[in-house]
Amino acid sequence: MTVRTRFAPSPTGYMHIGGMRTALFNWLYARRHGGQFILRIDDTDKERNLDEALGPILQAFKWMGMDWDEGPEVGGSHGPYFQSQRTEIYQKALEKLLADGSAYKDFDPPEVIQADREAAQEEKKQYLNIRRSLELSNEQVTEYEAEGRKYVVRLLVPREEKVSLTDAVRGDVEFDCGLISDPVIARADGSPLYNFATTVDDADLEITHVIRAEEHLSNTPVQILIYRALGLNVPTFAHIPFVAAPGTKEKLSKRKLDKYRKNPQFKKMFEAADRVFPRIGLGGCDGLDPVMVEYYEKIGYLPDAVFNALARLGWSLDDKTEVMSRETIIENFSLERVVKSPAGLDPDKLDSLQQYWMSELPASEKTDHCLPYLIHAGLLPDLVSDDQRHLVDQVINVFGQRLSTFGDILEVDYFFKAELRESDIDEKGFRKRVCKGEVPKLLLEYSQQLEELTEWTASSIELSLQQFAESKEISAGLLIPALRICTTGAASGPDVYETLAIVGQNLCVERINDVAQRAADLQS
RNA sequence: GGCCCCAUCGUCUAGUGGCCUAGGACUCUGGAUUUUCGUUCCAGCAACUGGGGUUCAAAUCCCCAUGGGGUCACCA
Repeated sequence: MTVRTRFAPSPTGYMHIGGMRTALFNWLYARRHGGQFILRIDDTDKERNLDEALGPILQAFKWMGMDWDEGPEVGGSHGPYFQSQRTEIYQKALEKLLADGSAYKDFDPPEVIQADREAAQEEKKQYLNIRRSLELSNEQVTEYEAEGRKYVVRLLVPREEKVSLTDAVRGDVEFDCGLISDPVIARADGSPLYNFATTVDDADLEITHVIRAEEHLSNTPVQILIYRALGLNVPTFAHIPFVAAPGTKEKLSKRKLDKYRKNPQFKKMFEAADRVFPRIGLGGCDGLDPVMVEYYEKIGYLPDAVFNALARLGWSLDDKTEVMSRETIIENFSLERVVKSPAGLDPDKLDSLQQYWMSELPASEKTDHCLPYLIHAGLLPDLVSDDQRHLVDQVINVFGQRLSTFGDILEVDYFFKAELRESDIDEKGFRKRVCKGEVPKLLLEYSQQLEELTEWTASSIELSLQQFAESKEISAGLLIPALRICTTGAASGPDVYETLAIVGQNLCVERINDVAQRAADLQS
C-alpha cells in the first residue's frame, strides 16, 4: 500500500510556523516512502474570502519547496479537497451511523446540556452527557422531528470499552471510553464537526498515516470510534510534539505575540522586522511576525535554512549531523527518530543554519534575492541596469558573511545613496573618530591626493593612504575609521579600501571634504 | 479538577542496561587571525528533576513524588 499523508489547514490568512513543521513531517514521510502528500482545506467556516485566506498558505508551501500531489490547484482523484464541497459525503456517513445505531439524535437544547455540565461541576463529578434522547421511542422521535424540534447528532460511545492505539511516536496509549462524553458529530443544521469530518475525509482520501501535533492525541479515541462505527480502516497515527515558543515548553501561539517581543531569544526577530519591513513597505511588525512562515520569506531567509531548522525541531538524523540538505533529510526521515517532548523554536540555531546555506548560495542568486529589497526601499529603480546590477554584485561581495538574511542588504544602503545627509552619519563615531585633533585637517589634505589618484582600486587606495601616512608620520589607523565614517556614515562595515573603491572616486572626495569640513568647523 | 502526554548542558538534541569520568550543534566566555565590524580557526564553561526499587551494572527498566504541557465545545 502506498503511503498517503495529508495536511489540512484552515484558511486563516497565514501559515503558522508550527503548522509548517507538522506539514513538513507529513511531506517528508510521504517523500521518504515514495507516497503522496495531500493538501486538504478545512474550510467549514464558510464566510471568509477564500482566496485571501488560502493564498498565503499555498504560497508558504511553494516557498518552502513542498509540493503537494493532490489538493487545491492540482486536483487529484480523491476530490474535492475542500471540506465545504464535501457535504454529501458527510451526509452519507452520518446516515449510515444513524441507521445502525452508532449515533443518535439528541433533542436536548444547549441550555439543558449546559445545566447538566454545571451540575456535574458543582458536585465535583466528571461530566458525562445524559442520554435522555436515547430513552425516546421511535414514535416520539418521529413526532419530535415532525414538530420541527432541533437536534444534534451524537456518536454513541461504548462506555464499557477501552480504546487503545499504537502511536508511531508515542507507543501504546489507552483511553477509557467510560470517561468520554458522546461527542456531537453534526450540528442542528446538519453540518459536520471536526472530529467527524476529519475522520470521514481521512478515510475517503485513503490516508495511511495521520501525522499531527500532539494536542490532537486526546481527539484520537473519538476518531477511532468513528472509524470503527463506519467499518473503516484505522490509519497509523503519529502525534508529534508541538513547536514551542523559544526557550519555553508552551505551544507557539499567535495570541501571545506581546509576550514574545520580550522573550530574549525571540526579540531579535522582532527587531529585524522593525528594521526591515517598514523600509520595504510592509509596515512594521503588525503585519508579519515570526509565528508566520511569511515572515521568514519576507525578511529574507532561505527556504533551505528554514527547512533544515524545522526538520531538526523534534527530529534528528544521528548524534552529530546538523546541517542537512533536503535530499539528506528526505532519505533519512523516520517517525522513530521523532522526539516526544515539545521543542522550542531556536532563532539562534536558525540563524546559524541560515548563515551556512547562504554561504552555499551562488553569488548571482544572492544578487537576485537582494534586488527586490533595494528596489522596494527606493534605492534602485524598478528596472535595474546592468551597471546597477554590477554594483549590487560588488557590494554583496565585500559584504561577505555579514549578509545573513537578504534584508540585511539594507544595512549597507549607503552604497546606493547619491548623497549622505547629516542624519545618515553615525553621531558617536563622527565625534570620536573624525572630530579628533588633526584628523579633519589631514582628511582634507588626503582627499586632494585621492582626487589625483589615476587608478581607483582597493589596493591603489591602500597604497596611497600608506604613503600619505608615512609622509605625515602618522599611523594609517588614525584615518581609517574616519574615512569610513566620512564616506559611508557607518562606524563599522566591510573593508575600508574596498568600500571606498565601490563608492567611487568623485563621491569619496566630495563626502570626505564635506564631513571633514564640518568637523573642522565644529572644532574651531 | 478528570483524562492523556512529556522530563538529559541556557537552547536544539545523541543516548533503547556495560562502549557515559554523558557525545554533537547553537548560544555564551577566552585566545589567535583581521588596524573596525563580521568571518575563520582553536580552547573553555555547561545537563541526566527528586526519591525508592530491579540488576554484578541504570540517563536507560519499574514504582512514587515533583514539575511542565496538552485536552476536556453545536472551534479546528
